[in-house]
Amino acid sequence: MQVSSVLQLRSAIARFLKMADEEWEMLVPYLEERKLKKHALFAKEGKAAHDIGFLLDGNMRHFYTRDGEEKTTYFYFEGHFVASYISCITGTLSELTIEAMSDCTLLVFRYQDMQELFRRSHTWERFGRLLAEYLAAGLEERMKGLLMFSPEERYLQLLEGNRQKIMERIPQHYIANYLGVTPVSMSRIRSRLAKK
Amino acid sequence: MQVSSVLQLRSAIARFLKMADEEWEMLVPYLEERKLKKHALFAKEGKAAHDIGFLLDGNMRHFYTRDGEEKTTYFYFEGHFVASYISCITGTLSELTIEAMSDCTLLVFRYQDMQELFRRSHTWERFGRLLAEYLAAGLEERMKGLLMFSPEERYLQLLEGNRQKIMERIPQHYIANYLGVTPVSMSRIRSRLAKK
DNA sequence: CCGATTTCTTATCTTATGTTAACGTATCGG
DNA sequence: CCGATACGTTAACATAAGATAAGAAATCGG
Repeated sequence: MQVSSVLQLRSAIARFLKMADEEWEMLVPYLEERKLKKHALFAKEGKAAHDIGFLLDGNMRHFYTRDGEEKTTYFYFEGHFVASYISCITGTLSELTIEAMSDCTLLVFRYQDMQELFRRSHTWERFGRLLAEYLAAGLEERMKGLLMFSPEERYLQLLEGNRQKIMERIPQHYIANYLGVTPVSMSRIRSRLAKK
Repeated sequence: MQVSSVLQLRSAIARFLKMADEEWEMLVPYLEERKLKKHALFAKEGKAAHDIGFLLDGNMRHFYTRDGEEKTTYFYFEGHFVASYISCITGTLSELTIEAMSDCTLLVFRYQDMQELFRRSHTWERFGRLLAEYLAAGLEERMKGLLMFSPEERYLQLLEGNRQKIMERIPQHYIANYLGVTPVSMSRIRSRLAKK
């Protein structure tokens, strides 16, 4: 496991809260580096999820399935956490599948070990709170977009927003799922906008 | 302030975690009972939100505004927490307005005081984490519904689910907003379903 | 390098939704 | 009690979206 990888994780955590060395070192023994080939799975629908990943390199997507069709609703990029979080925190079976869209490298720890840190350390408990709050704020923003804006507006927001990575690196039919429309419909939106 | 009200809040908190008397009593001095008349506001778009409410009686809604139109996206009932949570945790101005749909009674405390409890008590910090996780799980479920199901399916889920209160007590044009369609469209969905 | 697969666009047809307006009913406030 | 407002349904029209299919272009894998 590379030192620089561990530092990258520490710096991501520091975006939530500063932490003394001894607090930080509580996590280190639990870290494991994992490489996933393109199309390999990090979590699978119907199985309990146990792991939290920190994506060092590559990108991933998560999807639900319905009538055999995959509905991709989120993308993960380097420097961010990857998990079937709801399955971890509720202990229920995952409804999500998380798949590597390219060869990926992650630092992985088990949510169970994280919970142990929550118990032992007020600081880590606080980190858990801040992470969940960050997640909730993101979901709320997303939900607001789905309820308040048309597919065309959501598409434009994706273009203009700080989500450029999504547009650049993700196949369009996945983005269509993300926006809540069919790939065909999204193609029409694009051609409508191109004429303006 | 009634003893029974405070007990009701304690029991709601106990659904997240058990707490010793001395922990619990840290919160009590900060509690204030507040009554809101129908149509009174608990939070207002463009103002920073500071308060967390616990709804003892009545029901409330929250909405965003767009082009002068209100888009109602959530309902609150007795026994649940009410807040422009994102504004509280991020310190940003609220994009939400929260309005009493009937005369309401709440127990209110300031998020700032809650944060003080987070600092002073690992147990309260844990409560904060569990609350945020609960919020995130609910939002994720909601988002999944919006992305995966048609308006008609979402309407049926509302009928069948454990959200009966919404159907019984909320005017239909608010429910239409909640489902992400216009009131006219929801009326059509109802008449289609009635014919089956 | 080449065949197979994936990705994206375009077209056609059907259906659902948004918009606006009209109408009847229910509710609210004085 | 009555007038005003709010609420729900229905209709008519224009627009957008879903489903399906076909074909071109790009990418993948051996």
